[in-house]
This record gives sequence, structure tokens and C-alpha cells, in this order.
Amino acid sequence: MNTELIVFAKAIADETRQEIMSHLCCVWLSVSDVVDKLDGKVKQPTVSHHLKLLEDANLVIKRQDGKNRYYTLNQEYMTVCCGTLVRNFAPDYTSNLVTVDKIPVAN
Amino acid sequence: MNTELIVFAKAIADETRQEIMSHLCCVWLSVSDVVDKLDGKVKQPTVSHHLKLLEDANLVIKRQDGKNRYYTLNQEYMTVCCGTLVRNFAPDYTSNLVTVDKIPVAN
DNA sequence: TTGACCTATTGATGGGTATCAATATAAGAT
DNA sequence: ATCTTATATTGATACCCATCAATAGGTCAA
Repeated sequence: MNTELIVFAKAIADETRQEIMSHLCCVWLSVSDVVDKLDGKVKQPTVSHHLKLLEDANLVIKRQDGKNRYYTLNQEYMTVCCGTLVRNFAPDYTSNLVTVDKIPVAN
Repeated sequence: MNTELIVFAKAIADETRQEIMSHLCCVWLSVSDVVDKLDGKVKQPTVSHHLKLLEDANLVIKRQDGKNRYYTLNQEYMTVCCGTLVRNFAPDYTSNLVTVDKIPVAN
């Protein structure tokens, strides 16, 4: 049983977190930046909660600068997990991933 | 907000369901077959519950034969969802999907 | 040191859901 | 028709988790 895939799936299985992930795609944002982007949908402690969860799942990278903490999406690990999903649960389609052996594999 | 990806993520975000999905990969199994494969981990009503949830998420296909109902994994849709995930949350790696435009895209 | 700001943590609460026993439904078999 | 087998549904229960208010911790400026 691949617990890593469970952690991954649970991490992305929430609307608020997917929204946060969208905003963290390709850019670095501070916690309060994310709160602003969510435009009142949730409060700061909730955002911190989700960011911690995403960090524990290895789906975001954190960088501190002064009193701010900046987060960005870990695209590489997203790719790893999606590759594993397809290899595990869609083997008949795995050939669609041309660089399935170039995609970084967990471990 | 892509609710389809939320439904997908929630569907795979459970250990028992991922176990069921493994057993349904590339083969057709009846409900009681799945119960047997899980070897006492959960009871039949629980398996039926999970299969219904997976069916609602379009992750399994159902076929009836007599009093048995056979299920198998919907590998194509798995591929669709994983493709969408990579395109949404790992755009810098999307080129790793050679046939990203050949992969069936949801609508 | 004090104050202002940013983020994390804690405790409480409500909603969601995985699980089961019991039961219902449905389809052969006798 | 009755019985048996296979699966689905229902109702109850316990647990997980998203959210928030309140507060703590940490960093910079004055």
C-alpha cells in the first residue's frame, strides 16, 4: 500500500486547497497574499492550516524572508505523483507519458 | 473552480478505495470478488458503498450479469484527470506528457 | 523596550464520511 | 411459489477535518 499516494490524494481533495494551489502555481506568495487572493473565503488561520498540510504532503515549498513566509507549488512532485497514479491505475495508457522514465520517480 | 477535479481527488483519497482500484485494474470483478480480495478488511456493504462512490466519480465501469455486478477501473478517465492535474498544477512539466493533446480531455 | 505586523498554534464546533448490522431488493435455482 | 445467493440501501455511530476566534511566537522598526 502506497501511503504517499494517499497523502497526496487527501492533500488535493479539498476545494480551498486546490484554489490555493492554483494561486501558488509558478509564483511565490506570502500567507497574507494568499489570504487576499482568496478574497474573504477563509481566514488567515485556515490558510496557514492548509499550507502546513500541503507542505507536509510535499506539494509546496516554503521560503522565509523577514516576517513573511513565501510559498510556491512543488510542480515536480505534482508530476511525480500524477505519473505514479497513471502507472498504477491506468497502465494501459501509460505509454501516453512519453518521458515516463524521465519523469522523476519517488525515491 | 473545477469541481470535477475535486470529485476525482476525493474519490481516490481513501486507502480502502485505492486498494479496491488496484484490484479492479485491468480486470472485471464482482462485488463479492472484491470483498474476498480485501480479505476481511471491510464488509460487503462498505465495498458497495465505495463502488458506488467510485462509479459516481466515473472511475469505474459497471456491467451486470445475472445476479452479479462486475466492475472494472476506468483507466481512460484516470488518464484524463491526471492530465488535467499536470496541466493545472505542473504546467512547467506538462511537456513531459508527449500526447497531452492526444490524451482524451474532459469535454 | 515597545509597538506593529506577519504567521503559527490551540481549542472549540459543526459537517462530512467510513464503517457496520440489519434489512431490502433482485435474480436465478429448485 | 419458495429458497438461496448477490448486491444495494438504511440508520446509527464514531471519527476525521475544515473553519474560526483567540492567542502565542517571531521579526522588524522606532
